[in-house]
Amino acid sequence: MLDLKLIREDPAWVEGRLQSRGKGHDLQKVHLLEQEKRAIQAETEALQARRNAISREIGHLKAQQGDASALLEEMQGLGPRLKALELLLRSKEEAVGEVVSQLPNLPDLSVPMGRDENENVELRRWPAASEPEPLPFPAQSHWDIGERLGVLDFDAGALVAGARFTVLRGGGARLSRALINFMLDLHTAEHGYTEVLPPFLVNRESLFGTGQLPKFEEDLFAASDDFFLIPTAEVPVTNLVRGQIVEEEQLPLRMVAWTSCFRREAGAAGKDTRGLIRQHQFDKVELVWITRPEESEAALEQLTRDAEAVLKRLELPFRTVALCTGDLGFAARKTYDLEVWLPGQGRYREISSCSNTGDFQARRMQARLRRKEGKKVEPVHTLNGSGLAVGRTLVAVLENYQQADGSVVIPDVLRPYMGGVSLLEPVVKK
RNA sequence: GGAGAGAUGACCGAGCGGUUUAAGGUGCACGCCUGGAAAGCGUGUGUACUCCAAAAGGGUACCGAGGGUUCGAAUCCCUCUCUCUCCGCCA
Repeated sequence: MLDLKLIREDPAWVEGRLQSRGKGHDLQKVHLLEQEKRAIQAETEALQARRNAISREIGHLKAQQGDASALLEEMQGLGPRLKALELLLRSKEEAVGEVVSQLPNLPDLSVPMGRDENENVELRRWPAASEPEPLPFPAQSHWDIGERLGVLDFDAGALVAGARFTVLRGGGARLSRALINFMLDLHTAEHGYTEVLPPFLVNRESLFGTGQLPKFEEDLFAASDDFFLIPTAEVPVTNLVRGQIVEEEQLPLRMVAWTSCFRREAGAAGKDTRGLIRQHQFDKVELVWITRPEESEAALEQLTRDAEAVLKRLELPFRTVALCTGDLGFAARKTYDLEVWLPGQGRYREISSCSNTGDFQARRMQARLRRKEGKKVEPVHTLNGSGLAVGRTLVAVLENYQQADGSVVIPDVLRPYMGGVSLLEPVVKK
């Protein structure tokens, strides 16, 4: 949620920042609605003040057996007028809220200008600045590798659930679990995060807080009773501070959570239909920071490095990209994507997205901090990033560690989590 | 799922239709007292929106949430949510 005061005080600047996302937003409407709202508010509150004064006076008179009929008569006239005004005020408040809650976050000034993902800016590559060496044999896609190994069963996923669901079997299921445990251990033991295991179903308030609602309901799976399956652990974990006032010295909060994630992928028909890249259900290890405003910029750099560390330990080539203004997500002020190299596709694919949302989510959630000096409260800043998307990491391992004979070597750091298994071998078809 | 009891400020807790500002306590902050501290005494102590050029200072709303009754609701009525106790069921 954008700061209404900021919109009021410097609409041109806000409009310009919104414009940089590629879509214009008319703040005139907000301005007008807000003005109307405040006029009605002033009138309503004056009337409420009068009502309160009269009520008090009636109380006095009754206590002294006095005659309150004149006051009661004034109240008769006041009542309906006040009721109508209160109703009108609320509808205006809702109208303002509705418009403002649809506005995306303002891009940070350091975000490169651009229309779409083609204008994102590559910042760095690992392990070298050049494209990774091609494999010394024709690279297979992970779906071919996985099926030959008997670890990815797309037919079974379609059978028990439908399109975009997959069953992991044997070493594949084990590898997924190994990745989750490896990531959680790395972030907790070496990067200082606290592990959280949140609900996978959340309420509307939480989804509003992080910005998925009201605009993106069609991307979510709804369960009954107004619960939604989480599209990312960012939702339940960030919302842990919703409605809270956190003491300044308790910040930053740094949390890591493994969850399954569920997405409709409504707008992605025909995209990535094969393989594990785009599923309705996938696992992800998510990093969340709650910070003081002045430290969120540095926090985004650190969070991104923490995510990069996973790829480095797994020895998977990747690059780090700064999203341009036109490619930013709704809630993001600034975003770095990590893209892993996939030999089977011969290109980099997103495996992590690390964002600083500034005070945008905090305003929607009413998550604040109390300053040690001055006792003032102000919105916290929130950040989130994948560390990493587990399904896509599994894809990257299969494709990067594939051998000419169709087997897949297990990365060194995962072997302790694989019960000593160091190689996945093709099953012999009968 | 059934039966019952609850939800009040940072915390505990009173209030159950009006007697201006939610009693009292604890905590916290500041001050007095003290050689220093404790104790004691005094003062202050939430959030959001809004009025005012700003400050100072006002106003309104908020006693789990939403409706209702009433001239007036923390207090009465209805619905919902959550917590606790017992029973049932269950991984």
